[in-house]
Amino acid sequence: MTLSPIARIRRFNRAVTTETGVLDQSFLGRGRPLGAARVLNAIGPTGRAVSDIRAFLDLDTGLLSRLLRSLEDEGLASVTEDPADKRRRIAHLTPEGLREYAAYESLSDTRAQALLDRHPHPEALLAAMDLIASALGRDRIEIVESDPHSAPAIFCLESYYAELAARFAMGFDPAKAARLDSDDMRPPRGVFLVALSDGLPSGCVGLKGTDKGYAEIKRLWVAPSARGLGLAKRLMSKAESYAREMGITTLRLDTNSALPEAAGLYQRLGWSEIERFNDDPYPDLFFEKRV
Amino acid sequence: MTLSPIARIRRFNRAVTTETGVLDQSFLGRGRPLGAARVLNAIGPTGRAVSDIRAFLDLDTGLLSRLLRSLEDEGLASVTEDPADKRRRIAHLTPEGLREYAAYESLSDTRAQALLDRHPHPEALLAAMDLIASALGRDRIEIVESDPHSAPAIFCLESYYAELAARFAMGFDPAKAARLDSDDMRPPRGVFLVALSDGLPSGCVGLKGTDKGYAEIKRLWVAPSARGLGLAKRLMSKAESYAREMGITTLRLDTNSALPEAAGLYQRLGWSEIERFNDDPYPDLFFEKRV
DNA sequence: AATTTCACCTGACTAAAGTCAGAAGAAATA
DNA sequence: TATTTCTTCTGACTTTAGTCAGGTGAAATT
Repeated sequence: MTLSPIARIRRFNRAVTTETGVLDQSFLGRGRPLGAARVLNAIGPTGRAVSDIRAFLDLDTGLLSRLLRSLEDEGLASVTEDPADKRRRIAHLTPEGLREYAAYESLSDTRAQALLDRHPHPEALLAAMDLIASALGRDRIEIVESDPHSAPAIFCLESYYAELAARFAMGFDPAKAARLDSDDMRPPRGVFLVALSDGLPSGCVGLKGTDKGYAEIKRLWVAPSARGLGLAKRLMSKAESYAREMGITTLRLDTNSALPEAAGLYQRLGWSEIERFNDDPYPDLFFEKRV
Repeated sequence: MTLSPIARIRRFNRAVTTETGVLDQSFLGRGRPLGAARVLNAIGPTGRAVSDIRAFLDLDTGLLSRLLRSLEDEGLASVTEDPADKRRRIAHLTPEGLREYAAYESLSDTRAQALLDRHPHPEALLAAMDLIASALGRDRIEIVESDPHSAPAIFCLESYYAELAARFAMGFDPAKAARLDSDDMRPPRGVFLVALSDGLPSGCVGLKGTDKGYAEIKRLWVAPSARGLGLAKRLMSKAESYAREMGITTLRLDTNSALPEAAGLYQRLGWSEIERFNDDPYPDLFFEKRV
């Protein structure tokens, strides 16, 4: 008996479907149809545009409208018009709505916590979930412009530094690396891009403006759970198009031979190796590309 | 930004829910409500008892009855009475029903295959799925009596041998291990138990009858994806209760110090170390327990 | 043999989900 | 300015899902 990959995926689907079924049942326990509960959860604590909810839950406009009315009747939500565009409307939760929202959150969080608590290797379980979520969500990974000091950017950069520290024989100390002025990676001089996979920061790249006639690509990183999905290539090509828009014609970057997959990627993407162009202690490989 | 375990699980849930939503949509594309499609899939190519389907899908008797009628009206299924008990009825698929069944299978298999094909490490993805399915399904793991030559038993035994070969410094050759007569692990002399987690063989143990006044526990194994869920303990306790029913009062087993978690388990379960009682080349630790 | 239990069915519902055709107000475009 | 396009709403549906109270044979129990 060899168990086919397809059979294993089927088993996974069955287990997960059962689990969500149980959760839905517990949601019903709060005395509200699932549709209304889903809308309440989609509104969220910060409020959300009606059109946004519709796209997210893939609901008919009539159906959503009625579900919002039912939440309003319950005193859980209120819908107000968007001052910027009076056609659009924004749904918010009332204080009672926030309480109900928290109650739903706690139902699912309790289940999640119980799953973690009784598992012998919670970290392995979470890593497996990240891997699957990234594989399933690869088409939904979006690359967004992000301030280098924003929370998702910092999350990526810290993961990146930690990985360099683990992979470089001499370790890696961000303080010793070439100083990086955040302003160089903010418009109009440059840009910092973060890849978000269902909200999880899963990769980043910086385009750093200089005064030397070229711009640099810095801090290219892809989360382990998202590797192999072509994300590095997408990040690079997006950074390049930003450069083109800014009128930059030459790009440079440096890397280290301890990261062979990076050098391989640059070559595949049309970069050429050049002589050392800075005195940063960590890199030992240097590339250039005209865009 | 540290991403909390709960947030990671939420992201996983979102990804998986989206995926199943897409699959359900594609199922609807075959022009049949989901309920009917689910029943059709539950019947399966071999047919299935109506009560069984009801328990499996958790459906009301009236609802299932009507869904079966609708499948009959479409010419996809037929329900006949169970000759052994004329109250019970068994649903079968007609040739057209089998075709529809295959069409649904292929819809989900195609998605599954596409996921595998475009992933850089399919085996890692599958291992992650196994891990999660086992964690979610731990309460549903059932231990069944199984012939030592049945497919699930052979799957377990081969996995077990492969693992011993990897963990023993001198390797492991099943041919050199003590001869094991399958009849000794079949009733009435003994029993072979397999743990099934949603259909995946995830562990096994053999109770081997001898003519020396004791029975032996052999081939205790738990799949990596199911470790830490207390399965070994459940297998052992079930084997012991079989022994008790058979009137056996003394159990023995042998193991190897290269498997420290096994020896630890035996001690926790009340086994006492004894002198070597056989001349099998592989074991170097011997235990006994009175039941 | 009488009764109780079981498996399944039908009829008669209710509730939830989803569809579709307007309509009204606002913004974008010609 | 006229028109077209958006966004959302309401009313009038249909379909699907789910519930519940009998009822009919058949098997199990007393």
